[in-house]
Amino acid sequence: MPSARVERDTPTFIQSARRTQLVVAAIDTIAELGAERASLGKVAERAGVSRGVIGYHFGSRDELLDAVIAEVYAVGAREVGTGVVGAATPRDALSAFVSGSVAFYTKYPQHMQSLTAVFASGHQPRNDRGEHAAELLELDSILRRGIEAGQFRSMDTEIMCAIIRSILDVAVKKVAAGVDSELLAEEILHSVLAATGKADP
Amino acid sequence: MPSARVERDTPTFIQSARRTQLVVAAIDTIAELGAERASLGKVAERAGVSRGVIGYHFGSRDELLDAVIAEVYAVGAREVGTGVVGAATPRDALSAFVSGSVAFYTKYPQHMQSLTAVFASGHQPRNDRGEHAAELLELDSILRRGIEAGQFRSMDTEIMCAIIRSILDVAVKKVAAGVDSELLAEEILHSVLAATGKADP
Amino acid sequence: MPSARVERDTPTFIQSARRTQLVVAAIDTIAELGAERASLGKVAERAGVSRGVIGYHFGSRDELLDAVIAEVYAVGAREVGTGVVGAATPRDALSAFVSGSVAFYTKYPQHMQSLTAVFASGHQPRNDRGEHAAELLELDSILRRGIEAGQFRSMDTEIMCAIIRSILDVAVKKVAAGVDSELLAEEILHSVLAATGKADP
Amino acid sequence: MPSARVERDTPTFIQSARRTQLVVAAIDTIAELGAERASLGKVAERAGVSRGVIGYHFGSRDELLDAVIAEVYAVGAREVGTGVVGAATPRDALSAFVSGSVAFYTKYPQHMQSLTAVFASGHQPRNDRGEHAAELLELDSILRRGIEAGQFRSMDTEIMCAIIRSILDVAVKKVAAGVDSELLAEEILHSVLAATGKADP
DNA sequence: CATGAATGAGCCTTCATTCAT
DNA sequence: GATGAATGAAGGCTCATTCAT
Repeated sequence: MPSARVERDTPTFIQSARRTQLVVAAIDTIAELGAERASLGKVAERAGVSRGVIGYHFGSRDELLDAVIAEVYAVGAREVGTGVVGAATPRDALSAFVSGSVAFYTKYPQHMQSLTAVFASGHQPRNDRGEHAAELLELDSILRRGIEAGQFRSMDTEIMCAIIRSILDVAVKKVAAGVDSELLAEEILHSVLAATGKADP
Repeated sequence: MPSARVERDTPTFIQSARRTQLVVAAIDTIAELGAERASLGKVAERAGVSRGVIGYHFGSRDELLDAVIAEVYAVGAREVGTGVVGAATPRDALSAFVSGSVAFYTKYPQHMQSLTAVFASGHQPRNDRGEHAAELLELDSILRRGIEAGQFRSMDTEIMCAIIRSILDVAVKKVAAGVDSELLAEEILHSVLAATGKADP
Repeated sequence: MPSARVERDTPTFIQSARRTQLVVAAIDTIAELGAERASLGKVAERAGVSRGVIGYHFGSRDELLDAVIAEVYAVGAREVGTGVVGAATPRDALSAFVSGSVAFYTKYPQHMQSLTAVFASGHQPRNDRGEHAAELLELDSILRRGIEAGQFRSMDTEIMCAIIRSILDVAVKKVAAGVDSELLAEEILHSVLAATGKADP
Repeated sequence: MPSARVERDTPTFIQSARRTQLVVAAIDTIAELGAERASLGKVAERAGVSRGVIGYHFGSRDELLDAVIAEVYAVGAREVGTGVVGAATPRDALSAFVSGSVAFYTKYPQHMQSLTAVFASGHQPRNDRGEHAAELLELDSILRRGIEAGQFRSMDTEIMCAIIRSILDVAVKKVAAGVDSELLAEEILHSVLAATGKADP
């Protein structure tokens, strides 16, 4: 037995709690210092635990980063998803997606910042249970339905997905920089709707 | 500083050549591995020289990164600038800026990728001779003139600058991913013009 | 600091043991090679541990040197102090100081050699809890009291402190060179007493 | 031919000039920064020449240090020697030696400082043409003659030589620290004469 | 004679990882 | 479950030395 990474079917409550605590500490540290500068030592220090704990609960640094990604996607999906699901039309869904995203960044300023930093650092998630793809597909699906419904112009949805995501990245940075959230949401929503809309000048 | 970076008034030809060679190697390495993973050793290896050479021509890693930044800005300004300067109206200038940028990314796929990576890594340029600010101001100036001229809608130009930059970042990534350049330019130009244009329902 | 130096209130026994072991190894290495040539690698090698250990127990090289200084002062104060405190007159105190110092160098040949080397290397102690100053003041105080009591001649005590310290440095070197300790103590004590005494030829 | 260290019987004038210039630059640099921190690059910079020159005129760093030692001994012998030679009695000779030494340190503040630093750094002179020994022997000879003549007390001359040298080291440091030269000479001379003189209670 | 260029070794530091308790 | 201890690799930097020109 090479010692003991935890990998049970039913994680103990304390395990779960520790993991969450560590993931949150990791998110905060990464948001503050960037992914590469967020050493395990600093994360442990912020969590107020010893360095070994991370090795115990997560087998390696990469797994911790995977957990960070999963956590951000989970919270993001919860925060953004509800509005999207309840939308009547694709356009409303897109609006909900954008507004919800900005609201998410405002409510959890470190989460998306941290996620961006992790991906920017070149980390390749291993446990990828398709969250990223899933979310992208959702946005893609909204666009496709909107085009079909005649609410959006004809476009390359893959590129447009990337554009929308990129525009939302602006919100991540600006929220962190303290820019007013409402103004931000307004400008970004306008831009996204304009970019996808059929309007012709 | 003894073995310190060269700082003559008229740099020798060989100096300039080596520096350029090293900067190019750095750009390629950073574009491929990211700024943090691009160690001086890897850069030197790619350039086919020993590790010490970098320390000789550039005093430190930071100065190498500064040189990378300067190089990218220099090439970028050359590639993008001409079209912008010759534009008749703010709208044309914006079009030229966007199209020129995408063309620049296509012609030098690693340059902007590398620049983005350097900034994402948290590097703070020291020799900042204001290139970055200058370029941002240029975009900001285009927007302001366009608004004044009634070609663009009223907007927060600071946020819109960030949005446009962010949209262009999509081009950087997609070009690297091999997406067709023309299609890319088209979608991005459309998005930018729509985002800045006067709404027309 | 993640893997940083330990800084608990109650250092574990093993910590204290390792630290002591490393400090001793450092003292020996410095005494043998000089402060600058005593790299952390060589110290670790002499201690029979890996290089990283020093980084673990001491945050940096400077802190290791500080610990060396503290150790030498601690041992020195213990060895020399008792005799000085029990002295009846300033002259006796000075004698005790000199004799005790030589005895100290004889008993711990590397300690003072190492300390001298550290200071000669230009190291500036950070944790300086005033030991150095304290010790100098003590010598200065002995001289002042002796002058006042009429046992010593009138003199510039600051310069004389330096002279006495410098004469004692001879003992450090000669002890290391294997000169007979008694003879050494005798000559040095004579010199110091003569230099401070009122006797006129 | 492995290229070219100069080693002629009759050195060119320009060679000699360059060598002196470099040695002086080395002395100043070492006095200011210490022997280990005085890299060849810094010495060359202070001399206003390129780095390669040192390698050309001196084969290696060690030879440069040897030249520094030789230069200091040469100047020192010139400055101190005359007074000593002309002294009538051993006591006068010792006085002249001490006073001359302090004067030497005052006139050339960096020379002896540099020499001390070189030896403290652990440098072992290779070209030792016996200057050091010669000078020590001279002091030793003065002491022996003085004892024989009944001017000095009976003593271990080897140890006393070291003590006197060590006392003079105080002058080197204090002169560099800006202490008044006259006061210094007075205290030091008194100490040396007292240490060597016949006790007179 | 002199220079700039290049090299490679060595140093200090940081860090992810492993392990015994 | 959790901790402190230890390791070894890698990175950036300095520097003495060598060499072609």
